[in-house]
Amino acid sequence: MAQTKDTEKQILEAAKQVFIEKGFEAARMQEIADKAGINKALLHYYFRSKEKLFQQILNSVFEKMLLPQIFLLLGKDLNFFDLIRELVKAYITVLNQNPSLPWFILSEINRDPDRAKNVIPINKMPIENIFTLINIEADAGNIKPISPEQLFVNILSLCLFPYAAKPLINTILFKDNKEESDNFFETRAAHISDFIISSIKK
Amino acid sequence: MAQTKDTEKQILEAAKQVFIEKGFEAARMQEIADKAGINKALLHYYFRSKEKLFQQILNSVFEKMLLPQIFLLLGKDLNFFDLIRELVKAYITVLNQNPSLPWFILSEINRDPDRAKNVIPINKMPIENIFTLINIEADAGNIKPISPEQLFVNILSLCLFPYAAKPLINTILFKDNKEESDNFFETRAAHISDFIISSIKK
DNA sequence: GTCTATATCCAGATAGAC
DNA sequence: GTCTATCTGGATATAGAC
Repeated sequence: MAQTKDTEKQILEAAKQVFIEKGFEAARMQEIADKAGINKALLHYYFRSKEKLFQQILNSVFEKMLLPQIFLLLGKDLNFFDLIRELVKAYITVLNQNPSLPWFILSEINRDPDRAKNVIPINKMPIENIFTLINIEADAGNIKPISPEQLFVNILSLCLFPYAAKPLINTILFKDNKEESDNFFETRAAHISDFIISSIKK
Repeated sequence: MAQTKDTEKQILEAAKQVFIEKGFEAARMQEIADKAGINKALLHYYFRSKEKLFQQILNSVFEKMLLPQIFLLLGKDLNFFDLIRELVKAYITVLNQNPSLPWFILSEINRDPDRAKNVIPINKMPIENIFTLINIEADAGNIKPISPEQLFVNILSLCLFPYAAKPLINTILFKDNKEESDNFFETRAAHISDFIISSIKK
């Protein structure tokens, strides 16, 4: 019964969950099939191989994660500090909904850097715009002089790392107390913004 | 020819390299055997299973990474800002020598949190001491009031994340230009210290 | 302790009926 | 398009000779 589109969707959704949670190596086609409510053979019918299926997931995740509302925000003509606030808030919101994304991305980049590189939509990323913006602010004397690359990496680090290390943080810092952990991650966005701005403000 | 100790050492060294580079799932006993200059059977003779061998590696890595010279530094009676500088410098030095460590740790923590937790020497970590120290500084008015947990995670994030994301950073930021990348990572320690201190200083 | 050869297991992939 | 049954390859693990 030709419900192609529907089955395909279910497979992609299931695959996304499993791949993100387990990573490529540990992910099992059987588990994906189970989660999609079909059998293994059908996975291969639709996507030929585990590798091909994975590529699709990787692709969509990169597009979604690395190009969040950045463009939207850049177009809004906010002042620099508000831009940082909004950017961080947007990121953390997505991450609170998908806490295992950072680990997945890091994981796959390290597993096969070349493949990942081909998938990254570098050309679509407004990196240069952001760097220019930072330099303008510094030249105008609105912020302390700072390397745009370092600042950029700092922001990414502060946003992404805690999620990639979530199990570790929960254990070491909060002795697996859920309430304390939730509170930490809920207040994280505001904290990061303050931390960054406080550092670069003149 | 009973060279037990020597063979064991070579296996552990080889296993460490392979596990850290590939992670548990992707690591191959064959590769470990090759690197140790022996054959697969001998691996099992010494460690019974891949799992058991891995545990040993995980254990030693955690001990080494999570308890760097922290104690040494805490005992030195430095002022707070210098303590941060020294701590960051110590960390980054280790990381520049073992750039794939952060990814390995994160990776295994996410793969099997419970197992990793058992391996983490939580009780040995001077977390409480550090938190107390931060609170004292804040109360004394030497730094701005700040959540010790957030500050602690910030420092870890700024130090560890760039290494876990190294291939990504090299591609996106430096278009795989080695010189620029090296320069970035060499100046990282100093930058991080400045960034943190600048943020918490009154 | 160390090796070669082999057993066992398991996951990805295919064949072929419906 | 979907299924069951099967093949195949590769990786861990063991047996047994030296």
